[in-house]
Amino acid sequence: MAIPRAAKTQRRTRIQEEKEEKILEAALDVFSVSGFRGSTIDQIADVAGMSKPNLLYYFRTKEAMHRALIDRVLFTWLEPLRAFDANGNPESEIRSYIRRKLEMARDFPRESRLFANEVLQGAPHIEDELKGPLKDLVDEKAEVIKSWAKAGKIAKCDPYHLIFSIWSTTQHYADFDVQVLAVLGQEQAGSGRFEDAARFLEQLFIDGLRVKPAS
Amino acid sequence: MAIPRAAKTQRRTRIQEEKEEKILEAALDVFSVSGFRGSTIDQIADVAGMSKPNLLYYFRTKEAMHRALIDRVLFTWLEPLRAFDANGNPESEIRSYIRRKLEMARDFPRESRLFANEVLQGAPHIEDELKGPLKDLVDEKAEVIKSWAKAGKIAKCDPYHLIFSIWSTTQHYADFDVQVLAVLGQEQAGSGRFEDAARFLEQLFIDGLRVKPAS
DNA sequence: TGTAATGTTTACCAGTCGGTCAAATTATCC
DNA sequence: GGATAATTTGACCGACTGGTAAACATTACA
Repeated sequence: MAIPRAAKTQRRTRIQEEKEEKILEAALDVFSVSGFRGSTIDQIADVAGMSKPNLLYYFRTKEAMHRALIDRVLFTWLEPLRAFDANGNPESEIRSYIRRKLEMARDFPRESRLFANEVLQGAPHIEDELKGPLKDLVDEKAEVIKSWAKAGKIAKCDPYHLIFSIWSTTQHYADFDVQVLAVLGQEQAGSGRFEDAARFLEQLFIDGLRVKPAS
Repeated sequence: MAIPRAAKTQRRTRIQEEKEEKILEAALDVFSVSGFRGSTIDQIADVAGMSKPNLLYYFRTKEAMHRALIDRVLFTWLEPLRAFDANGNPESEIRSYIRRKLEMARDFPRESRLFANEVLQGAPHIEDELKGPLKDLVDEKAEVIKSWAKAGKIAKCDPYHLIFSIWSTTQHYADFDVQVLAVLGQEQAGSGRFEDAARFLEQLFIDGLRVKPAS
Protein backbone atom coordinates (compact mmCIF):
# COMPACT_ATOMS: atom_id res chain seq x y z
CA MET A 1 0.00 0.00 0.00
CA ALA A 2 1.43 3.35 -0.95
CA ILE A 3 -0.44 5.92 1.05
CA PRO A 4 2.51 7.33 2.99
CA ARG A 5 2.92 10.36 0.84
CA ALA A 6 5.83 11.49 2.94
CA ALA A 7 5.70 12.18 6.66
CA LYS A 8 2.88 9.74 7.26
CA THR A 9 5.51 7.43 8.61
CA GLN A 10 7.36 8.61 11.70
CA ARG A 11 10.78 8.48 10.10
CA ARG A 12 11.54 9.79 6.65
CA THR A 13 13.19 7.39 4.30
CA ARG A 14 16.54 8.23 2.77
CA ILE A 15 14.77 8.17 -0.57
CA GLN A 16 12.09 10.55 0.64
CA GLU A 17 14.76 12.91 1.88
CA GLU A 18 16.53 12.91 -1.45
CA LYS A 19 13.55 13.17 -3.72
CA GLU A 20 11.81 15.88 -1.75
CA GLU A 21 15.05 17.82 -1.83
CA LYS A 22 15.30 17.35 -5.57
CA ILE A 23 11.71 18.42 -6.11
CA LEU A 24 11.95 21.54 -3.97
CA GLU A 25 15.14 22.50 -5.74
CA ALA A 26 13.38 22.23 -9.08
CA ALA A 27 10.30 23.97 -7.70
CA LEU A 28 12.47 26.88 -6.63
CA ASP A 29 13.81 27.16 -10.15
CA VAL A 30 10.34 27.29 -11.63
CA PHE A 31 8.27 29.18 -9.06
CA SER A 32 10.92 31.88 -8.72
CA VAL A 33 10.63 32.70 -12.38
CA SER A 34 6.96 32.30 -13.17
CA GLY A 35 5.21 32.71 -9.85
CA PHE A 36 2.61 30.30 -8.54
CA ARG A 37 -0.04 30.70 -11.20
CA GLY A 38 2.41 30.81 -14.05
CA SER A 39 4.23 27.64 -13.06
CA THR A 40 3.14 24.13 -13.93
CA ILE A 41 3.82 20.80 -12.29
CA ASP A 42 5.05 19.52 -15.62
CA GLN A 43 7.74 22.19 -15.74
CA ILE A 44 8.90 21.29 -12.26
CA ALA A 45 8.85 17.60 -13.12
CA ASP A 46 10.95 18.32 -16.20
CA VAL A 47 13.56 20.26 -14.23
CA ALA A 48 13.63 17.63 -11.51
CA GLY A 49 13.94 14.87 -14.08
CA MET A 50 11.01 13.03 -12.60
CA SER A 51 7.53 12.11 -13.78
CA LYS A 52 4.59 14.26 -12.81
CA PRO A 53 2.78 11.57 -10.83
CA ASN A 54 6.00 10.88 -9.00
CA LEU A 55 6.12 14.50 -7.87
CA LEU A 56 2.54 14.23 -6.75
CA TYR A 57 3.46 11.19 -4.72
CA TYR A 58 5.64 13.39 -2.52
CA PHE A 59 3.51 16.51 -2.57
CA ARG A 60 -0.18 15.99 -2.98
CA THR A 61 -0.80 19.28 -4.76
CA LYS A 62 1.00 22.11 -6.46
CA GLU A 63 0.10 24.26 -3.49
CA ALA A 64 1.72 21.80 -1.09
CA MET A 65 4.94 22.09 -3.07
CA HIS A 66 4.81 25.85 -2.97
CA ARG A 67 4.04 25.89 0.71
CA ALA A 68 6.84 23.51 1.61
CA LEU A 69 9.21 25.63 -0.41
CA ILE A 70 8.14 28.86 1.24
CA ASP A 71 8.36 27.35 4.71
CA ARG A 72 11.83 26.08 4.02
CA VAL A 73 13.15 29.32 2.61
CA LEU A 74 11.49 31.89 4.83
CA PHE A 75 13.45 31.21 7.98
CA THR A 76 16.80 31.51 6.24
CA TRP A 77 15.62 34.57 4.44
CA LEU A 78 15.04 36.48 7.64
CA GLU A 79 18.36 35.47 9.14
CA PRO A 80 20.20 38.74 8.36
CA LEU A 81 17.54 40.85 10.05
CA ARG A 82 17.48 38.51 13.02
CA ALA A 83 21.23 38.98 13.34
CA PHE A 84 20.75 42.71 13.69
CA ASP A 85 22.23 43.27 17.13
CA ALA A 86 20.72 45.81 19.52
CA ASN A 87 23.95 45.93 21.51
CA GLY A 88 26.25 46.40 18.57
CA ASN A 89 27.58 49.61 17.12
CA PRO A 90 24.76 51.19 15.08
CA GLU A 91 26.91 52.15 12.14
CA SER A 92 28.56 48.77 11.80
CA GLU A 93 25.28 46.93 12.39
CA ILE A 94 23.63 48.79 9.55
CA ARG A 95 26.68 48.35 7.40
CA SER A 96 26.82 44.63 7.91
CA TYR A 97 23.07 44.24 7.48
CA ILE A 98 23.39 45.82 4.06
CA ARG A 99 26.38 43.60 3.25
CA ARG A 100 24.55 40.49 4.29
CA LYS A 101 21.40 41.33 2.37
CA LEU A 102 23.45 42.10 -0.70
CA GLU A 103 25.28 38.82 -0.39
CA MET A 104 21.98 37.02 -0.24
CA ALA A 105 20.78 38.83 -3.33
CA ARG A 106 23.95 37.68 -5.08
CA ASP A 107 24.05 34.11 -3.78
CA PHE A 108 20.34 33.32 -3.53
CA PRO A 109 18.57 35.29 -6.23
CA ARG A 110 15.98 32.58 -6.77
CA GLU A 111 14.88 32.75 -3.17
CA SER A 112 14.54 36.51 -3.45
CA ARG A 113 12.48 36.24 -6.60
CA LEU A 114 10.29 33.56 -5.09
CA PHE A 115 9.15 36.02 -2.43
CA ALA A 116 9.10 38.94 -4.81
CA ASN A 117 6.77 37.08 -7.13
CA GLU A 118 4.58 36.04 -4.27
CA VAL A 119 4.31 39.48 -2.68
CA LEU A 120 3.92 41.19 -6.02
CA GLN A 121 0.92 39.03 -6.79
CA GLY A 122 -0.77 39.98 -3.57
CA ALA A 123 0.88 37.45 -1.26
CA PRO A 124 -2.12 35.09 -1.35
CA HIS A 125 -0.07 32.25 0.11
CA ILE A 126 2.04 34.02 2.71
CA GLU A 127 -0.23 36.67 4.15
CA ASP A 128 -0.10 35.07 7.59
CA GLU A 129 3.68 34.94 7.61
CA LEU A 130 3.86 38.61 6.71
CA LYS A 131 1.43 39.76 9.36
CA GLY A 132 2.84 37.40 11.96
CA PRO A 133 6.50 36.45 12.19
CA LEU A 134 7.74 39.08 9.76
CA LYS A 135 5.88 41.97 11.33
CA ASP A 136 6.94 40.89 14.81
CA LEU A 137 10.57 40.73 13.84
CA VAL A 138 10.46 44.10 12.12
CA ASP A 139 8.65 45.67 15.04
CA GLU A 140 11.38 44.43 17.36
CA LYS A 141 14.22 45.76 15.22
CA ALA A 142 12.40 49.03 14.60
CA GLU A 143 12.43 49.58 18.35
CA VAL A 144 16.16 49.07 18.38
CA ILE A 145 16.67 51.61 15.62
CA LYS A 146 14.36 54.06 17.33
CA SER A 147 16.35 53.79 20.56
CA TRP A 148 19.58 54.44 18.66
CA ALA A 149 18.06 57.57 17.17
CA LYS A 150 16.80 58.67 20.55
CA ALA A 151 20.26 58.20 22.02
CA GLY A 152 21.71 60.37 19.26
CA LYS A 153 23.74 57.55 17.77
CA ILE A 154 22.15 57.92 14.38
CA ALA A 155 19.99 60.58 12.81
CA LYS A 156 16.30 60.63 13.68
CA CYS A 157 14.36 58.73 11.07
CA ASP A 158 11.41 56.43 10.58
CA PRO A 159 12.81 52.97 11.35
CA TYR A 160 10.24 51.14 9.27
CA HIS A 161 11.01 53.05 6.14
CA LEU A 162 14.69 52.61 6.82
CA ILE A 163 14.22 48.86 6.86
CA PHE A 164 12.06 49.00 3.74
CA SER A 165 14.71 50.97 1.91
CA ILE A 166 17.44 48.51 2.82
CA TRP A 167 15.27 45.65 1.68
CA SER A 168 14.36 47.26 -1.60
CA THR A 169 17.79 48.51 -2.56
CA THR A 170 19.52 45.22 -1.88
CA GLN A 171 16.90 42.85 -3.23
CA HIS A 172 16.73 44.99 -6.34
CA TYR A 173 19.96 43.35 -7.47
CA ALA A 174 18.34 39.93 -7.35
CA ASP A 175 14.79 40.68 -8.44
CA PHE A 176 15.59 43.13 -11.22
CA ASP A 177 18.89 41.65 -12.25
CA VAL A 178 18.01 41.55 -15.94
CA GLN A 179 17.25 45.25 -15.87
CA VAL A 180 20.43 46.06 -13.97
CA LEU A 181 22.45 44.10 -16.49
CA ALA A 182 20.68 45.70 -19.42
CA VAL A 183 21.30 49.20 -18.13
CA LEU A 184 24.89 48.63 -17.08
CA GLY A 185 25.59 47.00 -20.41
CA GLN A 186 27.96 44.21 -21.32
CA GLU A 187 31.13 45.95 -20.22
CA GLN A 188 30.16 46.52 -16.58
CA ALA A 189 28.13 43.36 -16.28
CA GLY A 190 30.78 41.43 -14.42
CA SER A 191 29.94 40.43 -10.88
CA GLY A 192 31.80 43.55 -9.80
CA ARG A 193 28.41 45.23 -9.76
CA PHE A 194 27.75 43.76 -6.36
CA GLU A 195 30.88 45.33 -4.97
CA ASP A 196 29.98 48.65 -6.56
CA ALA A 197 26.49 48.41 -5.15
CA ALA A 198 27.83 47.60 -1.69
CA ARG A 199 30.13 50.60 -1.77
CA PHE A 200 27.40 52.91 -2.94
CA LEU A 201 24.76 51.69 -0.51
CA GLU A 202 27.05 51.82 2.49
CA GLN A 203 28.01 55.36 1.64
CA LEU A 204 24.38 56.32 1.10
CA PHE A 205 23.04 54.83 4.30
CA ILE A 206 25.94 55.65 6.57
CA ASP A 207 26.22 59.26 5.48
CA GLY A 208 22.47 59.57 5.15
CA LEU A 209 21.95 58.47 8.72
CA ARG A 210 24.86 60.28 10.32
CA VAL A 211 23.80 62.73 12.99
CA LYS A 212 23.95 66.19 11.58
CA PRO A 213 25.77 68.93 13.44
CA ALA A 214 23.18 71.12 15.12
CA SER A 215 22.53 73.79 12.53
CA MET B 1 -15.87 41.38 -44.41
CA ALA B 2 -14.34 41.78 -41.01
CA ILE B 3 -10.60 41.63 -41.37
CA PRO B 4 -9.76 45.08 -40.02
CA ARG B 5 -8.64 43.92 -36.66
CA ALA B 6 -7.83 47.48 -35.71
CA ALA B 7 -5.43 49.73 -37.54
CA LYS B 8 -5.97 48.00 -40.86
CA THR B 9 -8.17 50.90 -41.77
CA GLN B 10 -6.45 54.25 -41.90
CA ARG B 11 -8.67 55.85 -39.33
CA ARG B 12 -9.65 54.19 -36.10
CA THR B 13 -13.33 54.00 -35.41
CA ARG B 14 -14.76 55.55 -32.29
CA ILE B 15 -15.80 52.07 -31.29
CA GLN B 16 -12.31 50.74 -31.84
CA GLU B 17 -10.89 53.53 -29.74
CA GLU B 18 -13.26 52.77 -26.88
CA LYS B 19 -13.00 49.01 -26.89
CA GLU B 20 -9.25 48.88 -27.18
CA GLU B 21 -9.08 51.28 -24.27
CA LYS B 22 -11.41 49.08 -22.27
CA ILE B 23 -9.43 45.97 -23.07
CA LEU B 24 -6.06 47.48 -22.20
CA GLU B 25 -7.48 48.80 -18.95
CA ALA B 26 -8.66 45.30 -18.05
CA ALA B 27 -5.40 43.78 -19.27
CA LEU B 28 -3.49 46.10 -16.96
CA ASP B 29 -5.58 44.87 -14.05
CA VAL B 30 -4.84 41.26 -14.83
CA PHE B 31 -1.27 41.30 -16.16
CA SER B 32 -0.08 43.49 -13.31
CA VAL B 33 -1.19 40.92 -10.78
CA SER B 34 -0.42 37.60 -12.41
CA GLY B 35 2.27 38.35 -14.95
CA PHE B 36 2.08 37.25 -18.55
CA ARG B 37 2.12 33.49 -18.08
CA GLY B 38 -0.18 33.57 -15.11
CA SER B 39 -2.84 35.65 -16.81
CA THR B 40 -5.54 34.32 -19.11
CA ILE B 41 -7.55 35.95 -21.86
CA ASP B 42 -10.69 34.78 -20.12
CA GLN B 43 -9.77 36.74 -17.00
CA ILE B 44 -9.19 39.86 -19.04
CA ALA B 45 -12.43 39.33 -20.91
CA ASP B 46 -14.25 38.97 -17.61
CA VAL B 47 -12.83 42.19 -16.22
CA ALA B 48 -13.51 44.03 -19.45
CA GLY B 49 -17.04 42.70 -19.55
CA MET B 50 -16.55 41.41 -23.07
CA SER B 51 -16.46 38.00 -24.70
CA LYS B 52 -13.15 36.30 -25.37
CA PRO B 53 -13.53 36.22 -29.16
CA ASN B 54 -14.40 39.88 -29.03
CA LEU B 55 -11.10 40.62 -27.34
CA LEU B 56 -9.31 38.59 -29.95
CA TYR B 57 -11.01 40.64 -32.61
CA TYR B 58 -9.10 43.69 -31.41
CA PHE B 59 -5.87 41.96 -30.46
CA ARG B 60 -4.99 38.87 -32.39
CA THR B 61 -3.10 37.22 -29.55
CA LYS B 62 -2.49 37.46 -25.84
CA GLU B 63 1.00 38.65 -26.62
CA ALA B 64 -0.33 41.45 -28.80
CA MET B 65 -2.38 42.67 -25.85
CA HIS B 66 0.60 42.57 -23.58
CA ARG B 67 2.80 44.32 -26.08
CA ALA B 68 0.29 47.09 -26.74
CA LEU B 69 -0.04 47.59 -23.01
CA ILE B 70 3.71 47.78 -22.45
CA ASP B 71 4.18 50.17 -25.33
CA ARG B 72 1.48 52.43 -24.03
CA VAL B 73 2.74 52.49 -20.46
CA LEU B 74 6.50 52.59 -20.95
CA PHE B 75 6.75 56.13 -22.25
CA THR B 76 4.78 57.58 -19.35
CA TRP B 77 6.71 55.48 -16.94
CA LEU B 78 10.02 57.04 -17.89
CA GLU B 79 8.65 60.58 -17.75
CA PRO B 80 10.08 61.43 -14.30
CA LEU B 81 13.59 60.42 -15.27
CA ARG B 82 13.29 62.32 -18.52
CA ALA B 83 12.32 65.40 -16.54
CA PHE B 84 15.56 65.18 -14.60
CA ASP B 85 17.14 68.51 -15.51
CA ALA B 86 20.89 68.82 -16.05
CA ASN B 87 20.68 72.57 -15.53
CA GLY B 88 18.66 72.45 -12.35
CA ASN B 89 19.90 72.50 -8.80
CA PRO B 90 21.21 68.99 -8.01
CA GLU B 91 19.63 68.76 -4.60
CA SER B 92 16.21 69.86 -5.73
CA GLU B 93 16.38 67.77 -8.90
CA ILE B 94 17.03 64.63 -6.88
CA ARG B 95 14.41 65.61 -4.37
CA SER B 96 11.75 66.12 -6.96
CA TYR B 97 12.71 62.97 -8.83
CA ILE B 98 12.10 61.01 -5.67
CA ARG B 99 8.80 62.81 -5.12
CA ARG B 100 7.64 62.15 -8.62
CA LYS B 101 8.57 58.48 -8.54
CA LEU B 102 6.83 58.08 -5.23
CA GLU B 103 3.72 59.74 -6.58
CA MET B 104 3.73 57.33 -9.48
CA ALA B 105 4.04 54.41 -7.10
CA ARG B 106 1.03 55.76 -5.25
CA ASP B 107 -1.10 56.72 -8.23
CA PHE B 108 -0.12 54.04 -10.74
CA PRO B 109 0.74 50.91 -8.77
CA ARG B 110 -0.57 48.62 -11.49
CA GLU B 111 1.79 50.06 -14.04
CA SER B 112 4.66 49.57 -11.64
CA ARG B 113 3.69 45.97 -10.99
CA LEU B 114 3.28 45.29 -14.67
CA PHE B 115 6.94 46.08 -15.23
CA ALA B 116 8.03 44.46 -12.01
CA ASN B 117 6.35 41.21 -13.00
CA GLU B 118 7.86 41.38 -16.43
CA VAL B 119 11.41 42.14 -15.30
CA LEU B 120 11.21 39.67 -12.45
CA GLN B 121 10.35 36.91 -14.88
CA GLY B 122 13.37 37.67 -16.99
CA ALA B 123 11.93 40.44 -19.15
CA PRO B 124 11.26 38.11 -22.08
CA HIS B 125 9.00 40.68 -23.74
CA ILE B 126 10.82 43.93 -23.07
CA GLU B 127 14.47 43.06 -23.35
CA ASP B 128 14.91 45.38 -26.32
CA GLU B 129 13.31 48.30 -24.52
CA LEU B 130 15.62 47.81 -21.57
CA LYS B 131 18.79 47.61 -23.61
CA GLY B 132 17.70 50.39 -25.93
CA PRO B 133 15.63 53.39 -24.85
CA LEU B 134 15.97 52.73 -21.13
CA LYS B 135 19.72 52.25 -21.15
CA ASP B 136 20.19 55.31 -23.34
CA LEU B 137 18.14 57.48 -21.04
CA VAL B 138 19.92 56.23 -17.94
CA ASP B 139 23.32 56.69 -19.56
CA GLU B 140 22.43 60.26 -20.34
CA LYS B 141 21.27 61.07 -16.83
CA ALA B 142 24.18 59.23 -15.29
CA GLU B 143 26.47 61.63 -17.12
CA VAL B 144 24.63 64.53 -15.59
CA ILE B 145 25.01 63.12 -12.12
CA LYS B 146 28.66 62.38 -12.69
CA SER B 147 29.27 65.98 -13.74
CA TRP B 148 27.56 67.22 -10.60
CA ALA B 149 29.81 65.05 -8.50
CA LYS B 150 32.88 66.21 -10.39
CA ALA B 151 31.87 69.84 -9.82
CA GLY B 152 31.58 69.12 -6.13
CA LYS B 153 27.86 69.81 -6.02
CA ILE B 154 27.09 66.39 -4.61
CA ALA B 155 29.20 63.67 -3.07
CA LYS B 156 31.13 61.40 -5.37
CA CYS B 157 29.11 58.28 -6.05
CA ASP B 158 28.27 55.74 -8.71
CA PRO B 159 25.45 57.39 -10.67
CA TYR B 160 23.99 54.11 -11.93
CA HIS B 161 23.61 52.68 -8.47
CA LEU B 162 22.16 55.95 -7.30
CA ILE B 163 19.46 55.69 -9.95
CA PHE B 164 18.87 52.03 -9.14
CA SER B 165 18.41 52.87 -5.48
CA ILE B 166 15.90 55.58 -6.21
CA TRP B 167 13.97 53.25 -8.47
CA SER B 168 13.94 50.42 -5.97
CA THR B 169 13.05 52.42 -2.89
CA THR B 170 10.18 54.25 -4.52
CA GLN B 171 8.72 51.40 -6.54
CA HIS B 172 8.87 49.26 -3.45
CA TYR B 173 5.77 51.06 -2.23
CA ALA B 174 3.84 49.93 -5.28
CA ASP B 175 5.29 46.50 -5.94
CA PHE B 176 5.48 45.30 -2.35
CA ASP B 177 2.51 47.20 -1.04
CA VAL B 178 0.93 44.16 0.60
CA GLN B 179 4.11 43.57 2.55
CA VAL B 180 4.42 47.21 3.54
CA LEU B 181 0.84 47.20 4.77
CA ALA B 182 1.31 43.92 6.63
CA VAL B 183 4.41 45.18 8.41
CA LEU B 184 3.07 48.62 9.22
CA GLY B 185 -0.14 47.08 10.49
CA GLN B 186 -3.67 48.37 10.40
CA GLU B 187 -3.03 51.47 12.46
CA GLN B 188 -0.40 53.05 10.21
CA ALA B 189 -1.86 51.72 7.01
CA GLY B 190 -3.49 54.99 6.02
CA SER B 191 -2.14 56.63 2.90
CA GLY B 192 0.07 58.67 5.21
CA ARG B 193 2.71 56.06 4.57
CA PHE B 194 3.56 57.75 1.29
CA GLU B 195 4.23 61.03 3.05
CA ASP B 196 6.35 59.25 5.65
CA ALA B 197 8.25 57.47 2.93
CA ALA B 198 8.83 60.72 1.06
CA ARG B 199 10.19 62.39 4.16
CA PHE B 200 12.46 59.50 4.96
CA LEU B 201 13.79 59.04 1.44
CA GLU B 202 14.48 62.70 0.91
CA GLN B 203 16.40 62.83 4.15
CA LEU B 204 18.31 59.69 3.25
CA PHE B 205 19.29 60.73 -0.24
CA ILE B 206 19.92 64.39 0.41
CA ASP B 207 22.05 63.83 3.50
CA GLY B 208 23.60 60.74 2.01
CA LEU B 209 24.75 62.65 -1.03
CA ARG B 210 25.77 65.86 0.63
CA VAL B 211 29.42 66.71 0.10
CA LYS B 212 31.33 65.87 3.21
CA PRO B 213 33.62 68.45 4.73
CA ALA B 214 37.18 67.51 3.86
CA SER B 215 38.23 65.29 6.73
C1' DT C 1 14.91 -15.28 0.45
C1' DG C 2 10.26 -13.95 0.91
C1' DT C 3 7.11 -10.48 1.68
C1' DA C 4 5.17 -6.29 2.88
C1' DA C 5 5.90 -1.50 2.44
C1' DT C 6 7.63 1.96 -0.46
C1' DG C 7 8.40 4.07 -4.82
C1' DT C 8 7.48 4.69 -9.98
C1' DT C 9 5.07 4.64 -14.28
C1' DT C 10 1.44 4.38 -17.90
C1' DA C 11 -2.90 5.57 -19.10
C1' DC C 12 -6.31 8.49 -18.26
C1' DC C 13 -9.85 12.28 -16.76
C1' DA C 14 -12.38 16.55 -16.56
C1' DG C 15 -11.53 21.31 -16.82
C1' DT C 16 -8.98 25.19 -18.80
C1' DC C 17 -5.89 27.23 -22.15
C1' DG C 18 -5.14 30.23 -26.49
C1' DG C 19 -7.27 30.68 -30.58
C1' DT C 20 -10.59 29.87 -34.91
C1' DC C 21 -14.82 30.07 -37.59
C1' DA C 22 -19.11 31.03 -39.42
C1' DA C 23 -23.23 32.95 -38.37
C1' DA C 24 -25.68 36.68 -36.35
C1' DT C 25 -25.98 41.39 -35.00
C1' DT C 26 -25.10 46.26 -35.23
C1' DA C 27 -23.29 50.64 -37.09
C1' DT C 28 -22.30 53.55 -41.17
C1' DC C 29 -23.19 55.96 -45.13
C1' DC C 30 -25.54 56.73 -49.52
C1' DG D 1 -34.39 52.37 -46.07
C1' DG D 2 -31.08 49.39 -47.93
C1' DA D 3 -26.44 47.85 -48.86
C1' DT D 4 -22.15 47.30 -47.03
C1' DA D 5 -18.72 47.16 -43.67
C1' DA D 6 -17.72 46.66 -38.70
C1' DT D 7 -18.64 44.24 -34.58
C1' DT D 8 -20.16 40.47 -31.56
C1' DT D 9 -21.33 35.87 -30.35
C1' DG D 10 -21.71 30.69 -29.58
C1' DA D 11 -19.84 26.54 -30.80
C1' DC D 12 -15.83 24.43 -31.23
C1' DC D 13 -10.63 22.73 -31.59
C1' DG D 14 -6.29 20.64 -30.10
C1' DA D 15 -2.97 21.32 -26.51
C1' DC D 16 -2.19 21.69 -21.85
C1' DT D 17 -3.70 21.94 -16.88
C1' DG D 18 -3.81 19.72 -12.04
C1' DG D 19 -4.74 15.50 -10.43
C1' DT D 20 -6.18 10.18 -10.08
C1' DA D 21 -6.11 4.97 -10.45
C1' DA D 22 -4.06 0.97 -10.77
C1' DA D 23 -0.47 -1.84 -12.35
C1' DC D 24 4.29 -2.38 -11.94
C1' DA D 25 9.05 -2.09 -9.82
C1' DT D 26 12.02 -1.58 -6.03
C1' DT D 27 13.50 -1.41 -1.41
C1' DA D 28 13.90 -2.69 3.48
C1' DC D 29 13.83 -6.02 6.76
C1' DA D 30 12.67 -10.42 9.19
